[in-house]
Order: sequence, then structure tokens, then C-alpha cells
Amino acid sequence: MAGKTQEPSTRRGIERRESLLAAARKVFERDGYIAARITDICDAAGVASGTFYTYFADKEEAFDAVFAAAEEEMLHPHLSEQAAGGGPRAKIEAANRGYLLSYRRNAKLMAVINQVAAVNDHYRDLMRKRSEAFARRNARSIERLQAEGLADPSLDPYQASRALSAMVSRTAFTTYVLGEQVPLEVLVRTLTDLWVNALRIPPD
Amino acid sequence: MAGKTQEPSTRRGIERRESLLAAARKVFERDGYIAARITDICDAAGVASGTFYTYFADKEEAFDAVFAAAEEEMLHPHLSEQAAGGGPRAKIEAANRGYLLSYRRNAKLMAVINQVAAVNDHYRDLMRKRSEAFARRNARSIERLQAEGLADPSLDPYQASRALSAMVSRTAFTTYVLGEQVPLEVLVRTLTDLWVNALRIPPD
Amino acid sequence: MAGKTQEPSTRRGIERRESLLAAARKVFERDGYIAARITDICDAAGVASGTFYTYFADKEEAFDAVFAAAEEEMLHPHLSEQAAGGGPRAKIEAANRGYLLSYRRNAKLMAVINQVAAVNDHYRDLMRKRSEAFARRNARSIERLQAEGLADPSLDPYQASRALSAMVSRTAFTTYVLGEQVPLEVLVRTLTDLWVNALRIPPD
Amino acid sequence: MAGKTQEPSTRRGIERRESLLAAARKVFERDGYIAARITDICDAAGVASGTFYTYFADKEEAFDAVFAAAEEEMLHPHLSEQAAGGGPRAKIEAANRGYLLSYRRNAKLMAVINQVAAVNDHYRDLMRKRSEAFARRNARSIERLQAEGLADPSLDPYQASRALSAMVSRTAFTTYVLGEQVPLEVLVRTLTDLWVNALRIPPD
DNA sequence: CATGAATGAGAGTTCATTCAT
DNA sequence: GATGAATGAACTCTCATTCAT
Repeated sequence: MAGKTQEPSTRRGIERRESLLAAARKVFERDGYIAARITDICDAAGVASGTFYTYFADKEEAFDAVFAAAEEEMLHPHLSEQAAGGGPRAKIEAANRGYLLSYRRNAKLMAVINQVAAVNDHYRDLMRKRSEAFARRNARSIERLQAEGLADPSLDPYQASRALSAMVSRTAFTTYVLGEQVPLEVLVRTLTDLWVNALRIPPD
Repeated sequence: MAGKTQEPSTRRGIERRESLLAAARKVFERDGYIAARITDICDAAGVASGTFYTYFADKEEAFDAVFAAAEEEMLHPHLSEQAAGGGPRAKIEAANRGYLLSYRRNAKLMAVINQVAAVNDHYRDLMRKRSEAFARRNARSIERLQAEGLADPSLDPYQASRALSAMVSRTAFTTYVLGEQVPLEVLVRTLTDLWVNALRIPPD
Repeated sequence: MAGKTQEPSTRRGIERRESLLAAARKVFERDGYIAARITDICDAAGVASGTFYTYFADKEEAFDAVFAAAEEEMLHPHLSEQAAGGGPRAKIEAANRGYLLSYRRNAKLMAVINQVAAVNDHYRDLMRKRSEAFARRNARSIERLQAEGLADPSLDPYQASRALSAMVSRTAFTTYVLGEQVPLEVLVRTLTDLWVNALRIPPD
Repeated sequence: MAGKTQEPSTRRGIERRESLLAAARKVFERDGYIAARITDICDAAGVASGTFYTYFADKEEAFDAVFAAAEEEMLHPHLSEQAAGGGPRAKIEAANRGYLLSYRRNAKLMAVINQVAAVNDHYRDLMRKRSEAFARRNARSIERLQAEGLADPSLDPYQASRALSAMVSRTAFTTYVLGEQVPLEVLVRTLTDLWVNALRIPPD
């Protein structure tokens, strides 16, 4: 995913790449993908403009690298957020809280990815695949609940999952990107209540 | 919302503005807000580039005009989609179907608005206000149902409304912008089922 | 050969294109193809740098246009230089004089074309084709002389023509590009003598 | 001609210089003087880019060194090509064959020198001097033939020499640089025939 | 009013050359 | 000496906007 620019070999090179990456993320978050200027990234990293091209072929490659780093961080939850022993509701609640925390940490970048996906086919596809993967994962857990007689059997598990996943991600978006102020725990409570009700899961 | 440029008075002027507006929408949808070039809009409208400035002060004003026209079309549902006589479920179903139809008609433009909102404060605010207004309207109907004993009284009506509205709009986005293929009626069915369940509304 | 940039429609546009073309030729002749800067061409024409791109897509297209104009001028001899009524020697002499005059008028440009041909495949091919066409034309007149018993029949007409054409063109190059000072009539005399002798043409 | 950079003293230094020289020749031949990048030369030689400057002050000095090496090779014919005992025709034939062989071995470099001479005064002068020296040498042998009554006394020896030398060198150029396919012996035969005829040298 | 050529600030990118390690 | 990252001047090309015709 890194492209044709070769990896730096020296310690100094590795550090420079790191600082350019951090600067790029900062500038992308502040200005969006298209308005972000290579110059500003270099200024933010404190390097000359030519240095950028030692590490990245162009803006897109830099964005790829920023995105890859963020994705890794998002998939690798910082805290172990799984509610190991609880019932279905506790698990759903933990998942929702984990998602919201992660989204809040990366909110500005998520906004930019949304922007890029609206224009760039590559990122549009990426976004769709991520949505689908997320929905499929949740669909499996809905199926399990239905099999155990703990969820409404008349629902299509994948479609229900898509819609409920959409509910969570869009709520995160309006809160952390558009900036409607709502406390985290209120969101967790509401989303979990609705999710549980929607599937007709009996109380834990 | 139309801007500082004065309205055209002659019939020819009105037609010119119309054709520029249509061309602008086409180009914005195809290329996104930032990549859209005034030149291309003029080419698409079949006028010289200078003519653009007779009708719009700049690109932003043109986008405002496109957006205003689309919004009017979206708020003014083409078909009377209200289920006048039905029970709560029938009303919710009609609202969902109406929203999805309208979103589908304007999907590409919605994608662009998403893009613009990610960068432009004016449009970010606009989007948030629209979200809020939409959620507030639905919140009132939830309150009404609670008052009639037809919905779970333990839910915060506004927060529930926000989340359920998010579910519908994000589902529309993944379907019509990201392009996951799902039949309209499957969406209507799923969204309505979940919405009704989530509020614990008894069957009609 | 002009490329994708459309022809100017107004009188003013035509004049601008003309002046840019003249400026481009001047700069190409002075600095060579690769060192020539768009900026300098624009300065020489007295226009802003953006104006260049109204008429040419890039430097190569401008060079194509300069070259095409020069070629037309070279193929269309200014003076009618054909010795209508003379014998073979008179004809050869007239042809040599015509070629040298034309080369002298366009010497600097010929130097640049030589330079470009050394790097650019398109122009290398063009140059080869021009050499071949020139040689073939002369080959036909040698064949005619052989048929009339006026030239050494043991020579291969095309090979002889290639070599004699090379003699003339390279002599023109060393004189007018490299700058060895030799009077025109001395060159005409020498080249004609050698050409006539080489083919063993009897005196007129 | 080697430049200001001092000669390497160690064995390793000498090898390094050698490999850079070979790499430089390769890159100059492939890309031409101006497009040749120091980076590519270093890559081809397998050294870091800074190392180049240990051996050469800049690109021009490297080209000088490549050129000097090639010139030595060209003046020092690999095979003894002199026809010691033959008559005038045999000598001319041997000289032509030797020239063509040498040109063929160094064709790509000759193309680059042509390119450089078109722009760089230093190389333009060098080229003119080489042409002149070559022509002068041949002029002396023409004078000798005239003195012995073996060549047309009405020709100016220097002018005739210039033209005939031009014939040979330009024929070599169109064949080995522009790439018109003609067998070596056909060229030798034709050039020798024409040269001999042109001077009216009697058959051996 | 319409036209379309002209403008010029500003962005991206290249690469010879330097220099700390 | 060798390395390879850093530099930054220099250049090309874009396009919103203006304005003479």
C-alpha cells in the first residue's frame, strides 16, 4: 500500500517519515484532502518541500499512509473493550461504546475520508467494503441470537445489521463530525436500548 | 439564498440562468464541488465562460442555487406519500419510503453535499441544522406516541429520534451513494420493522 | 499536427498565436529545445504565462507548430530556383544553390531540430523520413541520367543519391550551424563539381 | 580535459571512477546529455549519489571524461586499417571502412555529441575543430594526388575535402544514428566510388 | 448582455548539489 | 571516502476571474 517510494534505511529517515506522516494527518484533518497543500505539510513537519518527495510520490500516497496508520489504530482497540462475561445487552453496549470512543478519537480523519470517498473511486470502494464487512460481522451475531431464540426471527439478519450499523456510525458522525454535543453515555444508552428493542432481545 | 447577483428580468435571461443551473448540477454531481470547473459548467450550458458571472458571483453561489433548488424538490414530495388514515406503523412506513425515494432521486447531489460539508463551515452548519430539524420533527411524533401509551416511555424522545433518523439516512447513503444494491421495498420493510420494534410500538 | 488546442476564432486570437509562434522560434533557436523556457517565450511575445496555454498544450506542441511553419517555408522555395532550360549540371547547380539558401535562412532552427532528433523518437523518425524522401527524389534523377547514358551506370542510384545528399546537407550544417565561414558561391561551385564528377556526367 | 577533481590514488578509487564513467556513458547514450540524471548514473554504477562528486565536479565534467575516453578509442583504431601497400583507391577505401567501423561502435555517443554541440558553445567549437582537422588531413592527401597528376587539378583541395568528409560523416550519421539499414560493404563501396570519381582519380 | 482571450497567483514536482553521519 | 537524506531554486501548468470588443 506504500507505493513505489522506497522505505528509508537510516534511523533519521524513519523519524522523518514519521514526522511527515503526523504533519500530513494534521493538515488533512484541518483542510480536507483536496485543499491540503504539500507546502503546508512540509511546513508543519519543519522540512523543505523537496523532502516530502523522498517519502511519498504524491499527495494520494501520503493520504494512503495516513489512512493505513489510522485504520490499524481503529481496528486494534486501545483498551480491551469486550464485555467478556455479560449477556447480549452487555456485549452490544460494550461494542457501541468501543465504536464511539474510537470514532471520537479519529473524528476529524473520518470526516476527511468521507470527503475523499465522495470523489475518489478507490476510497469509495474502500469505504463500501468496510461498511459491508462491519455489517456482516454484526449479521453473524444477530443470526446467533436468532438461533438461540433471543432475537426476532422474522428479521433478515444482514439487512437488520446494515441498518443498525448505519444507525451507530451515522450517530457518531453527527455527534463528532458535525458537532452536536451529546454526552458519550447518553449515546451509548440510547443506541443500546434501540438496538436491543429493535431485535426484540429480552432483558439480560 | 440566491446571492447578490440580481435576478434576470428578460425571458432569455431566465432561460440562461436555468440552463446554467442544470449544467452546474450535472458538473457538480460528476466532479464534486472542488474539482468542478467553471469552464466545464459553461461548456455544458453552451455559453461563454464570462457569461457565468452575469448570473452567479462565484462557484459557491452557483452551488447554493443548485442546492436550494434540490432542497425545494426534496421537501415538496412529488407524490403525496402520507398515509392519511393508517396506524403508526403505516405512517412510519410511508415516511421511510418517501425519504428513500427522494434520496434516490438526488443521490449524487447528496454525495456532493456530504463532501462540501466536510470542508465548508457554512455547509457543515446547514447539514447539522437539517439533521436536527429532521430529528426534532420525528421526536415530536415519538412523544405523541408515548403520550398515547403506544411507545416505550423510558426512551428519551429526542435522542431516540436522532438515532433512528441516522439509521434511515445512513442506510440511504450506503445504498444510493456507495452503491450497495438492495431493493427499495426490502429497505422500507427492514427500516420500518426496526423502527417500530425499537420504540416498542404495538402492531397496527 | 496542431493538437487538441482549438484554433482561435477572433482576429486578435490569430494575431496572438502568430506572435507566440515567432517568439517560440526565437527562443528555441537561441536556447535549444530543452533549455527553452515557456516563461521566456511568453516574455518575448509580451504576454502572461497563462496565455501560452490558450494556444499550445505544451512545449512540444509549440515546437511542432514552429517546425511545421518552417518546413512549409523550406519546401516552398521563395524564389523560383529551377534552371528550366539548362543541362544536367545547370540543374544540379540550381538545386544545390536553392538548398544552401534555404538552409542558411533556417540554420539555427535546423540546429535545434538536430538536437531534438537526438532525444525524441518522433523527431528522429521525421528526420529520417525527410532524409529518405530527399534521397529518393535525387535517386530518380540519377536513374534518368543513367538511362540517357549521361551518368556512370555502375553506381547504385539510391546509394549514390544518399551519399551525395548527405554531402550537401552536412556541408550546409558545418557552414551555417557550426559556423565555418565559406562564401555561398564557393560552396555551390565545389558541391556541383564534385556531384557532377562523382556521377561521371559529361560537361554540359 | 579530466577536470579539477583530482585523480584517485587508490586502486579502489580508480575502479570507482571507471565504473562511474561506464555508467555515465550508458546513461548519456540512453537519455541524452540534458535529460541524463546524476542519480541514474549513480544507480547504474551502484554507488550513492554523493559519491559522484568525489570524482567529478558536475555533469559537464563527467561528459568531458566520457567524451575524452571515446575520442581516444576512435583515434586509436582497434584494427590496423591502413592499406599500406595499395594505390590511392585502396587507401581511400581503407580510410572509409575504418571511419564507418569506428562510427558504428560509437554511434549512440556521436548522437549525443551532436545534441550537445547544438547548445553548448564549448562542444560546438570542439566539433568544428574536429571537422576542420579531419578535412585538413584529407586536403593534404588530395594536394598530393593533384601534384602527382592523379586528381583533378581544378578543384580547391580544402573545399573538396570538406565536402567529401561531410559526405562520409553524414552518411555514417543517417545510417548508424537515424538507423537506415544499409550493409557496411555497400556503404564502403559507394563512398569510395564517389570519392574516387569526384576527384577524377584514375583506377588503381 | 455575450463573448472568449488574457491574466497571474499559486500549486505540484524535479533534481543538482551539499553535508552530517 | 562513502552514504543517502535534505535542500530549495526553478519550472510547468491550472483555472477563477476580468474586461475590451
